[in-house]
Amino acid sequence: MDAMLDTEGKETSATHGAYRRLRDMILTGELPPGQKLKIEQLRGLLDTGASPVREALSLLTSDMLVERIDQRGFRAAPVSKCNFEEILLLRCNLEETALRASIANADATWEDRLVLRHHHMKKASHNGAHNFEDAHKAFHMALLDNSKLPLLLRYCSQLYDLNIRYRYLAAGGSSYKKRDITAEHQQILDAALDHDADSATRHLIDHYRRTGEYLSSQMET
Amino acid sequence: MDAMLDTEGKETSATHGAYRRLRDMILTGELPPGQKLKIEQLRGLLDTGASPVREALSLLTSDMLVERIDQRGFRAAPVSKCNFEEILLLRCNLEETALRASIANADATWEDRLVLRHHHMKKASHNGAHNFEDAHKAFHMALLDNSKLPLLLRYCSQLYDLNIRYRYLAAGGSSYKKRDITAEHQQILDAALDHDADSATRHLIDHYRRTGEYLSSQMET
DNA sequence: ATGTCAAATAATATCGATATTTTTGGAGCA
DNA sequence: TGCTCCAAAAATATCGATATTATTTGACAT
Repeated sequence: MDAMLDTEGKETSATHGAYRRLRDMILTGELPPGQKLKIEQLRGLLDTGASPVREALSLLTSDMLVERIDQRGFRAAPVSKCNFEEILLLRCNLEETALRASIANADATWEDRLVLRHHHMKKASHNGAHNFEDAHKAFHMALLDNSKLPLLLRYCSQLYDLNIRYRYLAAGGSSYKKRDITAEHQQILDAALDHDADSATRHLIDHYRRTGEYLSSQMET
Repeated sequence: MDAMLDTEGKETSATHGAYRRLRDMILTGELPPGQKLKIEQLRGLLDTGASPVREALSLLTSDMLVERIDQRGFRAAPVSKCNFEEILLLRCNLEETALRASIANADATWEDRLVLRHHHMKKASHNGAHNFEDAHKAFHMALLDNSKLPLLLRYCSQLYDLNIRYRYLAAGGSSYKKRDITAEHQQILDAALDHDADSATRHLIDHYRRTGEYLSSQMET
């Protein structure tokens, strides 16, 4: 009755919208680790009711981006070197499993999808930053999603997001040293298109370990 | 003001209580897979307000025990042989990682904890069923929790719960063929106490694969 | 009979307000 | 000065009611 001023219906439910926006703010560090998340404050920020905010925070709790403290409300999940290293370990383990399964199921439509995602990612790397993050994730998930293992993909996606957060925190989001990430991605793609599981996983894991070491070195003890 | 008739304060918040009870009902099959979960109906069952019910359902969504459908409410997550097999696969992978890390960190207090949990489980196996389930999970999680990898433990716990559900569905909860589960547990325990990671993981995975095959054979295509 | 559409019904999503609990800020006392 | 305890303030958790959205029902036309 009141709103609907949006020129385009972009979000279905208020809850989902709040979820997406809060998630974004936590991933980018706009809401820093450990910060108390007061309902009223967020209600103002997102201008919506308390119920959608609460529900969004509940969902984020299960993504491990928000912690619920007894009866004392919510806070953005804290970070630590320990936590970062666990994320890296699990990603290497789970993504290897997923990538091998993906390659085992390889077919032409998957290869097409991969090539497309890779192309879009390259194109986006010339443009805006946030845009690139989305395309980067889409490429990495496309590598894995032919495994047809939804639980595994969900975990990979969650861990990817948790990791992204450390990138933003360590470097304001952009430093993300352009190293030779482009070449690394190309190697992974080529190996995947060749159905060479060993080479693809080796390159993928090297890719993670390398950025992992870089970020780890940036972190205080 | 009204309630607080409970002889003992057993649950802190209404939300948490609703979460636990709904989770239980889904795991045991009291709320069967695919069933529509109407707020009003649950509000009656748990006699609490709509907000705690909604929040509990949100949390269960992220445990993958409940699905949220667009703007059409919630339903108990469906089951399938495929889903079961994925759970089995991931459990074998993740629990091996966790168990090896646990053993690598082995110390006396962990060994004591293990022995205790194992003892309690054996004792509970003579008594009530639901009691045993809790003790069984506690033993299995104790095997893993010395890994000190909280994310990994969380995933293992989630997958354990998803699996328990198939046990209840396949066999009304008790058939759980007493096979030689006791001996299997003993072998795992002994290997862990010996710090023999290879033997422990082999026994653990065999344990899962064996019950997995049994349950798989029980399922319709 | 059958398919379509509109009104009625039911269920969800959201809001505003209240009750409970935690935290804060002193006032009184050792 | 430092500590305990109590009152005031703030924040959370929960409730009841409303608006919104899906589903069903039944009348009408084909």
